[in-house]
Amino acid sequence: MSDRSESSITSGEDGKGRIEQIAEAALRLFARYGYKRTSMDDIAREAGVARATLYLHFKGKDDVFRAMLAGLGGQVETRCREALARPGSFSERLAALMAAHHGTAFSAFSAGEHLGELKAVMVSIAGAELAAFEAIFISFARQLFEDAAAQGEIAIERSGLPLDTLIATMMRAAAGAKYGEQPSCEDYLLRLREIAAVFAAAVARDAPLRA
Amino acid sequence: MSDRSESSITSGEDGKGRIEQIAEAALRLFARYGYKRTSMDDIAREAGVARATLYLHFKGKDDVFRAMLAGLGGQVETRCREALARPGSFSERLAALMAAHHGTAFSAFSAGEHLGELKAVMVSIAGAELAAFEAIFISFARQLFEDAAAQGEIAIERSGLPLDTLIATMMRAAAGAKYGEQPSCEDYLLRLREIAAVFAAAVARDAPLRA
DNA sequence: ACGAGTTAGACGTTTTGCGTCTAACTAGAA
DNA sequence: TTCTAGTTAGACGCAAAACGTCTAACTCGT
Repeated sequence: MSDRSESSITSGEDGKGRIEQIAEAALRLFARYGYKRTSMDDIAREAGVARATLYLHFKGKDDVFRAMLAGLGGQVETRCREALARPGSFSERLAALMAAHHGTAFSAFSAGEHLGELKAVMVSIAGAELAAFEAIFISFARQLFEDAAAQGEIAIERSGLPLDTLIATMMRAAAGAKYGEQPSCEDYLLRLREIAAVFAAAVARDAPLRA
Repeated sequence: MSDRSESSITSGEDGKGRIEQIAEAALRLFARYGYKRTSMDDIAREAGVARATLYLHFKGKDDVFRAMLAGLGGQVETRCREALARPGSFSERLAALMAAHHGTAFSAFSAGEHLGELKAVMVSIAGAELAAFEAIFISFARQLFEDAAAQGEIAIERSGLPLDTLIATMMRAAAGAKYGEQPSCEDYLLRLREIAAVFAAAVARDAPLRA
């Protein structure tokens, strides 16, 4: 039960701290085998570390899982920032943001092989991290919509929904794209692009085609 | 402990007997997760069958594993036969035979992900099936060499080794191609082709390039 | 109604995994 | 050297999972 927040993620002894080293090993195993099939022994071996060391830094398996999720959250945030930094139309930027957010987790989890189980585990033992995960997307998406609206590129009110609802709807659509015929990673990214196109069209300034 | 050899592989109730159905489910799981991580529960669920049913047809997990191997052996035999039925030079036919034999198992086992563990399990609980596996290759390879020699296409004695030793050496070479930097399935098949080329050159009738 | 095959579920046993703990080892710092 | 922080192998007790067995009930085709 040593102090985890000491010598934490920010400290780099020889470039990578124990905690990240273990979290990354755990990510590889959870992605490949799922949560239940991965034992603490497996994680220790994958990380090249003694089993006892895991318990020096983490309270248990669920804690390792949370740390892994937090690490993944950091990655997602970075990718979202990069996606928005690049130029492009609103539609393109929205698609890039969705790919950065939803696609990162999807591809990290081995193209969704164990997504069902992992999602269930997240809900039960890592609700906070899961919420943070979604909060990242919401804040970036809101910023994107508001900037585009401020520059007159889009008109959010055209969608008939308040921004928060619009974003929440978009997230549900992205979540739905994972289910029903497990898609490959490329398929999933394509579906995300289609969703982005629809939502961009819904707020486009110029009138849409109408028969 | 019902009679397994009754209603065995050759019987096809509605096209596929329980035993094959279960063995195929087991193959999928062993390939994806390895032997240890796959439980009888998993196999039953994957096969869409009650757990008790497994024990109506098999003595235990090891028995399921053996049946799965036997099924795979049948597939390999078929593919070897097809490979030799096609026309081509000795070198090409040898390469095709090696791909059919070694490649089938390799690709079935998820590109060699769990090959180490599965091989260890084979040795410990399925020695007979493993031997049969290798015997298949030996008999086909011997036939290929002897036919080509009879038709004057190759001269086995040029290799300086008796045929049995030559084939055994070739099998060891193929086994070695799996290790050291886990290859992808295509890489592995390429390595096999290279090995076939070398062994074909070693028994080629015309004199090899010599500086 | 019969029987062969299957099923859910319970059972006792064995194995595995979890989380804790200890004594020993390794390095870098004082 | 000594001290300390971090690590390590291995043992421990407990809980959970998996194994293999068994039974009573169900579903068929005959």
